[in-house]
Amino acid sequence: MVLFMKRDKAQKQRRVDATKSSRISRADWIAAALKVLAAEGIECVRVEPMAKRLGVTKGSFYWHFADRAALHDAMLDKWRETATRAIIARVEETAATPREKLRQLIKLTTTSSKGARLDVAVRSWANHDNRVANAVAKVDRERMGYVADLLESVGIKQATAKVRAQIIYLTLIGSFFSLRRGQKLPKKQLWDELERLSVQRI
Amino acid sequence: MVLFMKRDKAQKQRRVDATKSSRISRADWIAAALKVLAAEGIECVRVEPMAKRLGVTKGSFYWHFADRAALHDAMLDKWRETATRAIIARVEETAATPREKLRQLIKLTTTSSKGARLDVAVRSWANHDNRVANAVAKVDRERMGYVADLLESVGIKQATAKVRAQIIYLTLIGSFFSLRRGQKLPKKQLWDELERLSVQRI
DNA sequence: TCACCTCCATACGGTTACGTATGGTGCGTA
DNA sequence: TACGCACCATACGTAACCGTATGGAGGTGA
Repeated sequence: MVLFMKRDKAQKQRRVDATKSSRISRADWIAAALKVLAAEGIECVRVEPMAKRLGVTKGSFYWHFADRAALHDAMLDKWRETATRAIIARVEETAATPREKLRQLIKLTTTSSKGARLDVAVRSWANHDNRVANAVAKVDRERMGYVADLLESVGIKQATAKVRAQIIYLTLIGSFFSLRRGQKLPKKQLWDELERLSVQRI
Repeated sequence: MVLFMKRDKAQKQRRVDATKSSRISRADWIAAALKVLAAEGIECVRVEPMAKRLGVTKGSFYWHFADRAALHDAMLDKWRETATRAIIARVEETAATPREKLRQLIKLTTTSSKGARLDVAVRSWANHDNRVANAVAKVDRERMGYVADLLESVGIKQATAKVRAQIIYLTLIGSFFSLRRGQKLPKKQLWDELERLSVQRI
């Protein structure tokens, strides 16, 4: 009797969450895990609670993954291959001149809090996992390199561009960890000034 | 027999860690908790493991604190009252001119990884606790205000000083989450350029 | 149709931690 | 010296979660 109730609830849940089939793929698990990571941190990426959310049991999880560490690895891979590429692609297709690209990059990064929240969560995660720290370092190098390229296109010489790209990028990261409340006005002034300082030739 | 073994081990441990008495004060618990926070994150601030480290049992903890949340509150209070004050006091007593103070502030913040690690841990903690987020916001305002004052003393007009203080401060915070490995050389160039840009009058 | 393969449910043992209840120890004080 | 208080040890019940073992449902190809 009790068992039947449980089955019913689980199946109903499944039909709600999974649109097509009641089966859940490995990619579904990774996507759900990244959502939890962004919203609640790596500590909340737990097998049994996530299974409950997805309307399955952990039997599903341990079919797709060896253990929790395997999920973590997959999450990290997924983040690393999308974190840089996605943002840069969007910038490249919506802006023409380097100056516009720079502005567009900042706009995209500071407005969409979705990617920012994931970025923040991954960085917090990196504090206690060296593999994650290495992945973050790699992504940071890629992004800063892109910003440096933009600055060079504006006419800043290479060494200066590299350093200023660091300033821009680190300010961006810092803002993720500091200005996350309803502060609209100071932000605009901040990014304007940062851009003004960065593109000038001393 | 087994009980006697346990007692012996506990007492020996106590004599190692606590120099004077085998008793542990409320302040000792808070200090130890902040160390764990800085080193391993808020998730590792757990009663029983910490009791083991301190050479006591959790009976001690629940004498000094109502529960885990009470410890968290005390930790936050301690951090908030020392995070800003300590650094500013050291800057004020070791540097004379505003320009030197600015340089000294950056030097102190970027070299001593002790305070930086705690800062990072608190910020990660703030992602999932609004009370912590508010405390961080308050500390950030204080610190940015101090930097803005320094810039004004150099001759930057108020509005500009405020924005540039944000840039300096956020770059600092960003560096905590990005450049935490053996990167000595680029750092110096970074801070030099940041200072150069900040003190100029456009 | 039947055997098979994929994917999941269920049940189980083990670990870790929380918070409480209660008794014990040593020190100051009358 | 005896009492009381501050502080801690021990034991207990509960909860959450990990990973494993095993069986079952549903689709697929021979």
